[in-house]
Amino acid sequence: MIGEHIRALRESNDVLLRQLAAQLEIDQAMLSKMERSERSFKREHIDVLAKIFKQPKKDLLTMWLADKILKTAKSEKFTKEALRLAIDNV
Amino acid sequence: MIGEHIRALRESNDVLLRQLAAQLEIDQAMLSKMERSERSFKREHIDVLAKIFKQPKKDLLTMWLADKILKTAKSEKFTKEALRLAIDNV
DNA sequence: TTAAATTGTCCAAAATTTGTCAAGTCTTTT
DNA sequence: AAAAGACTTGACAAATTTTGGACAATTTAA
Repeated sequence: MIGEHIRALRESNDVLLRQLAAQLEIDQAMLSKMERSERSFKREHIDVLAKIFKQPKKDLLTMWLADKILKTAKSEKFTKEALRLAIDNV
Repeated sequence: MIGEHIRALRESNDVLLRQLAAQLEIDQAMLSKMERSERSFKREHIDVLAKIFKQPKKDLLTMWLADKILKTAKSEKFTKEALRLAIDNV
């Protein structure tokens, strides 16, 4: 989710994987995986990305967190119910 | 959340920490912490607890998962937004 | 006082996450 | 056809985090 979004931003700005990876100070193989949701972005990456692509930090952060949440929740049954219950208890 | 619930069940059934801990095969100090949400129940504990207290497994499991979710989400900003977004992407 | 529960701390084991690399595909150039 | 550029893949080691459990010392309440 955040991955696809970053990829879209990167491509529409004609930035190469290798270039963005350099800005994030990570290996390009890693970024490739991150964009395809095989690995996760770090919290700090989000700030950098928001700056680079001039996106509202809130949006990226929300997506990033939603991914994180789904990762922990999705392996279990009753995910939706649990998410709803979680919202009620924030 | 699941902790308080288990505690309520335990007390209303007049079961001692030490007794329930024995049934779960864990240290009583650990169960004490679990009921106060200082530690987490294991997934397997939920099945045992549902049996012991004759509760629908689904309810306990949902609470347990909601706790797990909140644990990963609650440290960040925009938790609610992220939870909503997560629901939309299940 | 005794029983019940809580607290604090430490440790080991397990699980997750990270990084790196070499090799692989695919597409475009020359 | 060969080369070059962009990206992907898988495997593996290293690092970090999370977790669980033990136990002693306290606190709380009957």
